[in-house]
Amino acid sequence: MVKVKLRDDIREFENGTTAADVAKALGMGLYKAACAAKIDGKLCDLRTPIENDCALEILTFDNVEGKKAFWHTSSHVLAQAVKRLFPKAKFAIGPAVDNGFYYDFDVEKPFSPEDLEKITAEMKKIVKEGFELERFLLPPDEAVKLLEEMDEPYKVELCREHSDKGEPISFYRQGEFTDLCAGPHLMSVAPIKAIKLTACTGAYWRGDSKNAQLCRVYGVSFPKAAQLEEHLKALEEAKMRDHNKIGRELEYFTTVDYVGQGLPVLLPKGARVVQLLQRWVEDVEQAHGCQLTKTPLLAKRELYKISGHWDHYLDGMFVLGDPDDESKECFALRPMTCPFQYQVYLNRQRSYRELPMRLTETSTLFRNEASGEMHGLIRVRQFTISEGHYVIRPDQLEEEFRGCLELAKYFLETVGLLEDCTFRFSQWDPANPNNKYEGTAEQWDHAQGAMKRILDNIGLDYEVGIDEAAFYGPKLDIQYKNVFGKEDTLVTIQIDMLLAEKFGMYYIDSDNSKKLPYIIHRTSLGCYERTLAYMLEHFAGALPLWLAPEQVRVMPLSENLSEAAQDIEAKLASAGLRVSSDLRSEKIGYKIREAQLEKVPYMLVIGNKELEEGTVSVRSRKNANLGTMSLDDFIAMAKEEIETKAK
RNA sequence: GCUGGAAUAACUCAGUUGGUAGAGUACCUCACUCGUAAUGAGGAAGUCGAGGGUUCAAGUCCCUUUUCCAGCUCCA
Repeated sequence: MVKVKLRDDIREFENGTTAADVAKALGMGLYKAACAAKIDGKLCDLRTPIENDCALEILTFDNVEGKKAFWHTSSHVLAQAVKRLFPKAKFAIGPAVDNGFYYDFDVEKPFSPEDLEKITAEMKKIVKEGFELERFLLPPDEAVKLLEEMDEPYKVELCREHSDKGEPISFYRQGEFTDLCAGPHLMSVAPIKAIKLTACTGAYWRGDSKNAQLCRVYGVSFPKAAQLEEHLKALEEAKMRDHNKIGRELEYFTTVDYVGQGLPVLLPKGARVVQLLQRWVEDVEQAHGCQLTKTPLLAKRELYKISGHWDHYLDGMFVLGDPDDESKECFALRPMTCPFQYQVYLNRQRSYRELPMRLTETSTLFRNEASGEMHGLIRVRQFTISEGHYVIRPDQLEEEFRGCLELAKYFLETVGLLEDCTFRFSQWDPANPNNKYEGTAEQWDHAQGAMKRILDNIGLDYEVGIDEAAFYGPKLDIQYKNVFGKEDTLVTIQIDMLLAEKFGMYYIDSDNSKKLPYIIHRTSLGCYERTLAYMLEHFAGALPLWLAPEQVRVMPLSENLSEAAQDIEAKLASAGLRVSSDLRSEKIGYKIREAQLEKVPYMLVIGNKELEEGTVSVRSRKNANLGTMSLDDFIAMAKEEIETKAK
């Protein structure tokens, strides 16, 4: 007998009892809902026999790992359906992901939307057939042999790698379908009641664009139809917050065919928000001891050669002239600010007393991104960032790094984005096949070791990103997800122990010796276009009052109150508020509806009553009629909200 | 760059087997002078993304191209 510690008590079972049997003993409801199990904290299959005393947890669809087992089994059902309908398809991988599952297939022609419908129907049929999943193990050589017989070249490749370890290889079988797989999986395909195949896209084998491109089918599934409906509804609602949709509808930006890809045109509202953000950031940075610079937007090829960007990123630069003709001048628009700002430091010889030198610039950059990369305001070819380079003595590294992080967190918190940010410690990969990184292993160990110590001292919760570093040093990247769940970098703080030497950036230390400084490359609010995009998504277009392009709209009830309205508008404007009047001969309900849809924070309704009383009737966009108050009281209230940067 | 989807009035979208281009909203004009999310009537508005081709005839079929969307890859 073995003692099994469950959530509420400890029970005894026959040695060799499976996790599924335990679930059944606890109740058929739990057994039916069970997706996977955890034995002593280790995720495993429900089929796993229990041979020692242990703690057991039964995972259902409500649990993240249980859900993934459910979706992973769904991906096997997808593969089985594809095999039935397209027998020639070769199989790559089919895992569960955060919001469903996918499977990669090598097929002659990618699936059409009609194909996906047929596949969905076949999947539903398979679920009805209700196959049990059966797990079996084979020694590595037999596993390879089986996969070769099945004529699955991608699986053979995967299996060969695993077989180096000499451990038995695990397979799952359901009906006529067998797949190489580590699991865990459901006991049967029957619980997969609601299925939706959401997309069919291209994906490279092993994530490498040099490899063959496969056909990836994405899907999502649930135990109940209602859950699927709810999920699809939530996706629709997320799309309603998509900055690419509301940013255009609310006239923050637009794109124009003949201007070009990745070159959004900021309309007055978007331009105003960016201006407000920039002024604020520049002022706060100044208060933090930063010195503002203003450097050229382009430079000769020679500058980029010193920095290394010419060798590493020529393809990503907009070059003016023939890059290969050394006999003629050749310029390039700047893709970063580093070597420009270094010239400020290099203007004369520097003393250790001058460090840290915190240089910042509201810097417009140009990057010739590949044509398929552009996305709304998030990924563009011309953008403006609050870029800083701190030239520091080595002993100042930790304090300055902390300062950069605190500053970035302050900015992100104030604009409402910090709570959804995650932190990534981006490190180099010595095995990077493209020879991306400069410097020696010792230098990298030194820089990464320093960053790790600092991050651990701060107690920051971060994940590690291997092969995500800059070519000159490790980064702390602050990441943010858009409404579709796609993650991008919002802010980055980088430690660079390499570039100072390339540019001959020395300082004279207290002992009169010439020394190389460290450099921190950092953004404080990142790219303004991207920040605006995320704010539009976060606030669903209703930016906080202090950033709202139009803060107040005055609405007279009838045309004969136009003058009074304009009078109020003038008073609000002179109080520093961004205000307009709606003087059209429309009903008040109509004007309000329009202002609500445009997310105008405050609407002031002016009628004869208010005119007589000398008041205004205040309505906020949060659908609240705040009643009447004096204009001065309203101005005081609005100013308070603006000054505190209330969200 | 790759895979798939899309582009028709300012916007959101219909448009059948190829046969004279449609609706709602917005816009303009007029009437109404209005109390917290849509007043009524009338009017104007489209080289059907662009360029080729097939055809007596192309929004519709074929090719090329641009832009937009989702994903992959990339992101100094």
